[in-house]
Amino acid sequence: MTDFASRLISWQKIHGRHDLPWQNTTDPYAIWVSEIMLQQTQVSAVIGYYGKFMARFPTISDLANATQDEVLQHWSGLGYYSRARNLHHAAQTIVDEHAGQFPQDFNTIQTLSGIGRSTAAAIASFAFHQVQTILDGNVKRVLARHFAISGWTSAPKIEKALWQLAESLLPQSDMVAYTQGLMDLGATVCTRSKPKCAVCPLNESCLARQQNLTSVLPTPKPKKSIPEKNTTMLILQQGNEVMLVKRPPSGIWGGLWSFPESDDTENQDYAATVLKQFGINATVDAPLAPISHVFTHFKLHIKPQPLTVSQHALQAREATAIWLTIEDALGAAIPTPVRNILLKLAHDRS
DNA sequence: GAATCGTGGAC
DNA sequence: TGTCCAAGATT
Repeated sequence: MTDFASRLISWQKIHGRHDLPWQNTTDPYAIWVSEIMLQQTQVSAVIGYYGKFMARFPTISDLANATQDEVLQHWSGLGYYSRARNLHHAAQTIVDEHAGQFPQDFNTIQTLSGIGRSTAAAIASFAFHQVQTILDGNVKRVLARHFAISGWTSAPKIEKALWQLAESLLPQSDMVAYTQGLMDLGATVCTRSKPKCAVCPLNESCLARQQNLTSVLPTPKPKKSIPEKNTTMLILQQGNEVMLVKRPPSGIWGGLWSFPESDDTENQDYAATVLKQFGINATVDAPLAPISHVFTHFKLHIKPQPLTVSQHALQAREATAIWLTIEDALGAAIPTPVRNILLKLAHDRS
């Protein structure tokens, strides 16, 4: 076994994390769900979602038989909603093509939607004790520092080298502690800023530490300015109910329920827009305070525009539109800015 | 290869 | 405040 692996394994068993909700199980489904939720997402953000998701969808079959809408309800606020859609779809694939049993073959695991090489390796090592390496943000940072590799770690050329390096370090046993050790070291010791090198089990052989490069490695991602977009969200209200429309199945907030939107132009007659688009007569109320919502690749300026429906319109013309009480809307599959607007409406009413 | 896809923690 | 980026995958 490499010195790298043996030191990491010994360290993990004593100083690593052992009590996260998705640990201490070999159920591939429980591990799979956690790995998907944790993609590009910190542990602290996942904790509040994982237990509820597993309570509602305790088995692959339960997930496969659920509606996409209910799966998205349990993902609402967590972001990257294609993860939930892919998870749901993959559960149906497992039922249809793998007799409901999570596949053990490493290549077969990767054919499931939403599971790439790193996630497949995490599942294979945790659930089946297979010798496969993960390569997530934690591991990239640890390797870039320990072996003093410069260049953005997600650049294809660098990433390919990191995969080979990660493979060369694998032990032939103790894969659970090793894989968890890679994650734990990156998350708790070899952190992005102010790494705790004094307590690192790999500090003696770390090239970045020897060369005083820990603050400049890994090389940051090339900066790029993001565009800004504007939209007006039309908040149709009738009594205690609001109207939501289902967003297209792909793209931002795909498959989620949101307010209908209007181009954000000057002096827009929103009542006319609503009448034309939905066949509903409404009067324009005072606008709410604008919201700025920052995504990874653009910034969205939202103007929430309430309207009061002036005649019975519970039956919206659009098939994808529904009317819900604010309370029920808060329980629906909605994106975060919509949730925040609904919370403000509820607060203003009380 | 570059874009797309969310949200919140940390500083 | 803005900036970086996290148990990445897909197109």
